[in-house]
Amino acid sequence: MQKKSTSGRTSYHHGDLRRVVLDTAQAMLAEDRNWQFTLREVARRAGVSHAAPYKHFPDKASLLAELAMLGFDRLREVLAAAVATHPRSVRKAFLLAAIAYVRFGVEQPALYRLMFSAEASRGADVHLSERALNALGVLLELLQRGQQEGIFRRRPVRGQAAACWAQVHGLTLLTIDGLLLPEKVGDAPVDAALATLLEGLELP
Amino acid sequence: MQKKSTSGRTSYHHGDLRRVVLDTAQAMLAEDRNWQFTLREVARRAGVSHAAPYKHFPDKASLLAELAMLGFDRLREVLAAAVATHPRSVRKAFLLAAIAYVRFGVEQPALYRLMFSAEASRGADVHLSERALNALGVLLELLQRGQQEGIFRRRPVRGQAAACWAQVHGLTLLTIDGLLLPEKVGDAPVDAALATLLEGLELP
DNA sequence: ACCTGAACACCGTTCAAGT
DNA sequence: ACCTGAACACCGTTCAAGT
Repeated sequence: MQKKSTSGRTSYHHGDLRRVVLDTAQAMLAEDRNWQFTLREVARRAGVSHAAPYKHFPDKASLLAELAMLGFDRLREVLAAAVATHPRSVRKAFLLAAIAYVRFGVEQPALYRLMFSAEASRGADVHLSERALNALGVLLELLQRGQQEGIFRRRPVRGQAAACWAQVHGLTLLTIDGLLLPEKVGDAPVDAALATLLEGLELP
Repeated sequence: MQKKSTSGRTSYHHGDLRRVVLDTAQAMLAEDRNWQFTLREVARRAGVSHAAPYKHFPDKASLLAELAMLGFDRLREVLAAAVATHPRSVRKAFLLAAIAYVRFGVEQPALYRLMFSAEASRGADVHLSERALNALGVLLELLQRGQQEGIFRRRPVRGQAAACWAQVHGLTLLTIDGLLLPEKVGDAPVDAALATLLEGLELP
């Protein structure tokens, strides 16, 4: 996709190392379901010395924070796309967004874990939780629409949003950790849990 | 509470190092909200060489797994105690158990995170998720009772249990990470989220 | 039987020195 | 202006050697 380190003829100032580091890290996060983030390993794969990244990121935590922000941006896109497929029905849009959320995390566990890691928050300026909230804005709008259309209970939206976020966040992590076994029968726990969530939101 | 390392006259075989290591680790987890678990630091504080713990635990992951199991046992006790305070009302018992769950995690974030850490699961024999499920048995019984008493919807209990676990798990972690801001007004998001959960369980 | 000390391979981080 | 190499303090893990 971009300059290969092995063919790094052009200049030993290696184009735009900052971007290369980010791309490399993202690739490694995507490839290995549970890889322990290592600055040196990223540098190695990017084909630079282990000290080079420090010219572009003050420390490891800052890099993690940046990756987390990019992750939240992608999550927002995923949610928005899911909602866009059902512009008519708030109910369907909501359910699809919730499923898309869980799938996002389950498909990229290493990234999802990183997004909520203590180290990433430590490295972040205030903007990290802002991005997280931004990603969840999609769900918030859906809740508001649902209330206006009279299909969701009229409750403070912030509380409902907390319930939704906690539910999908919890489902994502429990699934990643393999703690939500389908057990005997084949009723996916995620679907069942989301159904319960919806029943808590919808008017009887 | 037990033998101090500094006064370790008695025998340089230091009593029961296995227990001392576990106690020391638990104390450190309880004291520092977000401390990065370090075998060497535990050994240091326990007053033994950094190699000594290896005589009692095959590796770091095993120690983490053991601590996680103890954590789940304590969680089960906390939940059971909460339920016991309201033997009459399933609804109240359920709500109090949920609150107790979140409080458990919020009061000991380092321990709670550890209980669900990838490293702890890696170090565990199969029994770890079993203990986790065991802790949740308390909630499961409540759901069954609620269904029998006709106050909860009749749905597959496993699905409802998944919804409950995901909700409290998510709330706990989001609270720990400081992502559930009370914002302006003083309506605690946790209470609101739990109310929504209950409405999803209860019959209209 | 139980613990220590040195050793190894790995990290994150820094800094003089290279181009 | 951007990168490298050696260096430092830290880890997890192992193993011969001590009591």
